[in-house]
Amino acid sequence: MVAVDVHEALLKATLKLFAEMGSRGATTRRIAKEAGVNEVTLFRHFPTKEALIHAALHAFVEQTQYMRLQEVPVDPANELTEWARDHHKHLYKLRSLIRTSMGEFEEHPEQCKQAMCVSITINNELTRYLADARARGLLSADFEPRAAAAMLMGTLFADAMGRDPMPERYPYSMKDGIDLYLGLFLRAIGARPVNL
Amino acid sequence: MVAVDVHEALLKATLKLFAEMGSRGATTRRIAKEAGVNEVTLFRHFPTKEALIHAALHAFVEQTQYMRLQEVPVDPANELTEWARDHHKHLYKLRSLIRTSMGEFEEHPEQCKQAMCVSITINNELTRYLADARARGLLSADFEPRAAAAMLMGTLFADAMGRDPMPERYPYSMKDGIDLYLGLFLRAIGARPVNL
DNA sequence: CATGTAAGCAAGTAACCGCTTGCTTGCCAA
DNA sequence: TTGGCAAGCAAGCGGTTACTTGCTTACATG
Repeated sequence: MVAVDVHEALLKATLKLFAEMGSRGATTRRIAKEAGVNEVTLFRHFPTKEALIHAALHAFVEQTQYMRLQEVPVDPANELTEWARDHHKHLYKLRSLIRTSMGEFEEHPEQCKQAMCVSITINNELTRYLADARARGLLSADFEPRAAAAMLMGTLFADAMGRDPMPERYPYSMKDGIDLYLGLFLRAIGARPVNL
Repeated sequence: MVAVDVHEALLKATLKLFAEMGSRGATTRRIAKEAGVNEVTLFRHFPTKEALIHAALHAFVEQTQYMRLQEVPVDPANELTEWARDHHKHLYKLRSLIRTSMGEFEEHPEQCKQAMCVSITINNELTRYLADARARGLLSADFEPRAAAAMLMGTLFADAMGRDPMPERYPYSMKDGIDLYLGLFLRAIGARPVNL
């Protein structure tokens, strides 16, 4: 095992344990054990636990890739449906990391914002897409793109975060749920419904 | 100070510190100090720290009261707008407690569910209201009440949770935001817009 | 063979954790 | 005045925390 491998193993273990039990629960002993590395080695690679967590979140944000929306909107109903499915899958996969990061906002606001910056980028892109689509006459309703983006992303976000703590609130499958949300959303923004 | 006061002071302090730094950060020493009570007294009232947190969440859920929707829907546009404003205010006030509880779902799922049960009740009531309003012909669109409820509540939830970690995503005021969301939502469910 | 470098290991630091013990203080009712 | 009860206080329990020190092992390059 070469240095870079140990480094990456530490970052990966940190991200996993952080998502599972937050920065207080992700102790240096647990991280080292999870990474299969001596605890002393951890402190040779990172000066403090705080720096390690920061680096782990930074590396994660860097390598994250998400589905892009078309530069030029053509068929909003289909394009948004496909995008929503992908975005929801992304959120659901990262649900524990997102929940933990948000849960630590009071104590570590900058760390929380670091993890959330991806969603700001995505939000901006969706807002731009919706504004474009409306400007091109593909959407007939009068609406604020930023609010519509917040609405769609908020719906998907709440579903992905709440699905396992509150299964009663989400009795339908993810796929069905997203279809139902999009039916409502497309009507709200005045899009022609999906043509099969 | 009589016994019952100490008891309540402990519950209140526990809830506050739990919301601020989670169950790991809310140490018995800190809770006792916040309540203005000796740490030993804490253990005379509650057998374990876990029991104390449980009791604090339980007492909180018990005393929580929220705005009810009309038994019989009459004017969905106005009734839902007023309800949404109140619900958002409620969520925003409790945002740190909600974020922390959700952040600890992986470690303490039952404790998280305990805190979330209020929102299940509210969700059921909104679903019932939407189904009723549609059955009475007040809403013209064809939609699934449960999905529509999830959409409105999810939008308000994401706004209340994300407003301070991600101010870039919510440039408008709460009031304006809710009005914009409701404009979209009412169109989605086929309600007559608000008459001033 | 010599040297530097990255890792392991055992041990120890001071501080904090949940929780307990023993004893004292103050108040309220009989 | 006496008894009981709720609280305070000082101290301590074993365990864990982030982080450090000193020393050893293994390997890769000259």
